[in-house]
Amino acid sequence: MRCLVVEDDADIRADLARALQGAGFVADEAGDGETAWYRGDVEDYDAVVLDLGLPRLDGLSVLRRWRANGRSFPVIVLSARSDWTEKVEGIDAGADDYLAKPFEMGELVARVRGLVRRGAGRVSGVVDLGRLRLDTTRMTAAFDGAPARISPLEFRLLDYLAHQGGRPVSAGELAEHLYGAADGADANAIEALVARLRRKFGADVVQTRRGFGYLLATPP
Amino acid sequence: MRCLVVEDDADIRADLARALQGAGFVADEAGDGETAWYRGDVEDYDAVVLDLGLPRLDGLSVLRRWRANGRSFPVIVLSARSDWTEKVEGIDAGADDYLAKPFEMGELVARVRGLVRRGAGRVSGVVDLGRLRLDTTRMTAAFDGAPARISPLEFRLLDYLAHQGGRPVSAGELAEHLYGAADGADANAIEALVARLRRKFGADVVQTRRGFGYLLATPP
DNA sequence: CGCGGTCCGTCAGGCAGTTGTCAGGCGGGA
DNA sequence: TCCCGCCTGACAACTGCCTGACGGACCGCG
Repeated sequence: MRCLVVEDDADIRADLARALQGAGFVADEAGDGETAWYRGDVEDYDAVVLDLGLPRLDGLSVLRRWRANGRSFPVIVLSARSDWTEKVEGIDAGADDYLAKPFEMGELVARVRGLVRRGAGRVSGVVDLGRLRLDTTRMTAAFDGAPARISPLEFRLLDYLAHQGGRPVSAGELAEHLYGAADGADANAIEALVARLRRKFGADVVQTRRGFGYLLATPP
Repeated sequence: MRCLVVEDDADIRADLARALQGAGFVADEAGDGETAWYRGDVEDYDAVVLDLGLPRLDGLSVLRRWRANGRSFPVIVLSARSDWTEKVEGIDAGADDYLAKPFEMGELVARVRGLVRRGAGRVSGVVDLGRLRLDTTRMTAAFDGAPARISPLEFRLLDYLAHQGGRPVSAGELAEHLYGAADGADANAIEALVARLRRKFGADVVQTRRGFGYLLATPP
């Protein structure tokens, strides 16, 4: 899962990013409205945390421009004031959730997770993949009912695929969502990762559509 | 376990904090309603002791705001008067327990412990961890039935993990709950603590999920 | 006051799980 | 048959975690 943190205060921004990374997200950061708008328009995020008080271009305008351009990622709006008029404006502008500062990090993470989950049409944080089962809230996995050893990166790959509802996802897109925006990491790293998953959990966990990408075996 | 003590009288507040610390809690303090509200909104507490007569923002309002923002930690309300109308208001506002001043420190501590316990879905104050058994009321431990020597910090670490229901907890989060609010204390301190526990009670008491955190061996 | 004891944070060294890279192999489609 | 995309085993680097040792802080005791 890749998300964008938009917040002008560098300390708070770093806190937010760290908290989300701790929850298994890849977090990009933006400190002003224009970079935020650009990143959100160019990159492909699974969620955005958006502060309203921003230099150069305020948060609500950023949000409106994204929505006008058809960007549909879930956005959670932060505001310094617990002012309900701002909440209404935020929702009007296309926000999916609203959180007044100050807030607790755990709460924010929980809400972001909830948004991502709902965006994928899921209700619970548990993903069923046949013999394998992921608990995205508790960050645990079970294979045939027994707790399974799974590495953080493997977990995130499966989690991301599970959000794509059977759509084949290219190695490039996977890399983009598993690593940061920065590097065009070798597609082979993804291939190796998939190979390791198949070795652990059977060849069927991840299927290949030659020329299109990877997808999850749909649970029967 | 981390708790917040909200009380305007500095002496009483210090007494409360000391008593709770003696019972193994980490106690943060707040002297007026606004700081209280802020702390409770930003930090992650396992319990709150809340006096009603506060400067700047009265206790009931603080409590209502927390609840309106979805903060669900257990709150025990203190009041100067043994007035039953206040009790009703308190419970209405989302309090979990109510204590009229003057009260016994021991009684308060016992109730707070009870609330934390119930919050974790436990009934008794005894936690069973296989060969190791914790008595959270008396802060004692038994290993294979025999009384065991366990340090306060070790005890609190196990107690906290036991509250997390098998979820892996990162060293950072552990530090946050074992020490006070501010610091991102060295993760190595937690590692050392875990190492000491394993030396005393066997390598299995605490398990490691590389990249995720620590968790307790689930009792069979 | 000095002494031993316990508790616990810090440090440095080391091990092992994780992950990127490489080279070679396999197979489907043109 | 050739090409290209994908698979796989091996390997090396990295990083997270473990551990033993050390010393400071604190406490009870003689």
